[in-house]
Amino acid sequence: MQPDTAPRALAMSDVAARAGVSHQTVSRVVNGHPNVAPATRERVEEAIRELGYRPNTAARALVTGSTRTLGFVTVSINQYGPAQTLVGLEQAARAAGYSLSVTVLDEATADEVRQAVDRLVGQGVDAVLAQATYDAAAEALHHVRTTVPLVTVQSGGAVEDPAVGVDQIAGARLATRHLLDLGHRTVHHVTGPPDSKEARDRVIGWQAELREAGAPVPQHLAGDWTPASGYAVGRDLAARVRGGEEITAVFLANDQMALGLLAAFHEEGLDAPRDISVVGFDDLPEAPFFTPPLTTVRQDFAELGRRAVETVLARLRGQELHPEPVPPALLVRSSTGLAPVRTGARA
Amino acid sequence: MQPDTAPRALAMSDVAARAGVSHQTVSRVVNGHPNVAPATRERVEEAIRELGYRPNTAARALVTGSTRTLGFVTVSINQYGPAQTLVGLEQAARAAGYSLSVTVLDEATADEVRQAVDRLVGQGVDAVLAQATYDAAAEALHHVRTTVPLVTVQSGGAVEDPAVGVDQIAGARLATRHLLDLGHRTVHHVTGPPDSKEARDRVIGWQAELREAGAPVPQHLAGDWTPASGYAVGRDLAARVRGGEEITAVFLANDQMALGLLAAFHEEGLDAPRDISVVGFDDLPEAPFFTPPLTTVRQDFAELGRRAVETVLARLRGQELHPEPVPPALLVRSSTGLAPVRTGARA
DNA sequence: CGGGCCACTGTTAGCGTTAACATCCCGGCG
DNA sequence: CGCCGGGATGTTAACGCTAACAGTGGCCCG
Repeated sequence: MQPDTAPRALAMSDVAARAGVSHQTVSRVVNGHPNVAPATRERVEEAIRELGYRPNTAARALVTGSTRTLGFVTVSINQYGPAQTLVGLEQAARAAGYSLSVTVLDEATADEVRQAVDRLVGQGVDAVLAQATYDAAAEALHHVRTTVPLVTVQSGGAVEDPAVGVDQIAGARLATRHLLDLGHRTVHHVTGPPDSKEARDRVIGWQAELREAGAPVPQHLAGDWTPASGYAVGRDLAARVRGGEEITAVFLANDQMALGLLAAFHEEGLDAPRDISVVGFDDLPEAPFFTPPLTTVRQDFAELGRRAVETVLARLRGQELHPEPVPPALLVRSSTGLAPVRTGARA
Repeated sequence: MQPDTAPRALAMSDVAARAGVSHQTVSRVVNGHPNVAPATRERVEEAIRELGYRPNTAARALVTGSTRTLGFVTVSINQYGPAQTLVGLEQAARAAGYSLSVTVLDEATADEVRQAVDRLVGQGVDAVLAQATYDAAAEALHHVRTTVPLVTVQSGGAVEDPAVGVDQIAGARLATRHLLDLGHRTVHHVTGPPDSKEARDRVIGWQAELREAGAPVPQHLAGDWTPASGYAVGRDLAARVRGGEEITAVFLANDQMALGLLAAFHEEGLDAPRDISVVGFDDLPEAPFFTPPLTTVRQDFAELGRRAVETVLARLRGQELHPEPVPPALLVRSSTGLAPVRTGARA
């Protein structure tokens, strides 16, 4: 019977012994330093392979001061956008040799944000990426004093802060122009929650495009990202249409609200694109299967992740990078069509 | 001018010096050991507060051998289920004082899974949780020999393995029985991809319920989770209905496919619940806003996360836990209704 | 032919923490 | 009144790694 002692994970010294070199030489091989004789390197690598050795990250982190881990704090990952941001980020981080430690906030309050960043820093991440779509969170972020770089993803805020995001304004302009090009006299807009920077940017883009086209700027309609709010606005709008108002085009700040609005209109016997043209934002995987397939604006999350990681790694090297916003793209499907011929409607 | 040396993060010894004790006493306070005089403890705690000291996790991990980090490998986080699983997991892990290191697979191949687990282990996680809905991934998982506990979340597989999941079979039975109770003679089923254990379980539950009710078991219809596949099946089915076949109830393995099917039927002038009753699975946030609002089955992801973390922590303590599957719940909305009166249809 | 440089390798000293052991002092009890 | 036990604290030694420095040859060049 073997004493069966705890099989203490192997260390560099074990590899060193096996290869007949010092542990430092093993370290050099592991870290790809030059000035190791090819024969030695080969011998060490073989020993590593045979033993199945893997360097201990804790020990390495202790001496180098870097864990090669990025922290990510996010909200409402059950929304498509934030979830995709996570995916894009993780891939980019992995490609850069970093791993991602994720924290998802229960609520987007200043306090929670602070705590989350704190926890991450305490945990030893090299930098933190934060997705703070809501003002309270974004605000909190600006007051966080960390020992590590912090970059903000997909959430505007104070200009001095390093932030990377998709160009929401451009996206909204794209959507609005598309509708205008189709001959609609103006475009109505259903917003996201007012405390969301992204939502406000979409409002800005929509207004700007309208003004430049010399089109009237109707009162925006308040939504909150949920299909329910889209539905509510939809009922309202449908009633107004029935009352004879000329409302022919709606741009909604996300696809989910578009879904709700479509449902409400449908209930009233009003359908897109015949009676109304509808554009969403996000390009949900479901969007092509709405009734009708939804014209929408797509954000490139993989690219977003790449730029975010790039920016944060630059800061780690002491450089200050201010990446351009990622351009979005318009996807035309069947929920938009030519404006109906004006009939001078009056019920 | 101060030399302005790198401000080396403070260590226990700094706190110790300030409080006039040894660093070991600080360690004892930090770790809540007994046998520290209240007065001393107070003094140390104050020093910690004043200095803003935080223990270095790398050093701690080095000596204790535990990073208090759980690894999570997942696929397709852009699907609602997996995304919610992540959320549930993170919250449960956090509540238990662990942080979550996430990896999202680009593809669910055996190789990728192995690599991901490997990466996580190499990174020093205390245990890994894996969400392997697809067989290739699940299969790979069973052959992974790790030095750390591995528990599988929301993915069946070999029985001997510790796994935690929602009871898919029960969920499918719930959906099927609901339709049967409504008077439908039988229920058709649109499946998920055949290499998904969850999808197969839903088929099993559906068949079982049908058989027990003495209802005919129609050929299942192949889908792949996407709205597109639901749409395709929907077109087929609608044609068959138009051809006079008695098809009045469909249970789909997820909500997205239900959306597609609903769209296809609608195109054919067939609407739920009048012409057809439809049940989905997942309860997407959008589901209440489908046309019509979708009856579906909800899984409790928070509970799932809790049990998964519980199980993995138990294994860390050397216990073997085999948690019960989490029970799902049926949500009745408006896409289901009483079976139409039989008319002996023949176009 | 000798000095010096360079490529290669080894030795030593931490990094900040916890564990194990040593020490001190006080009070209770024989 | 001295000894013993135990609570409170300090001291020392790892944990596994990298960085800095110290050797050791061989080769080139003067």
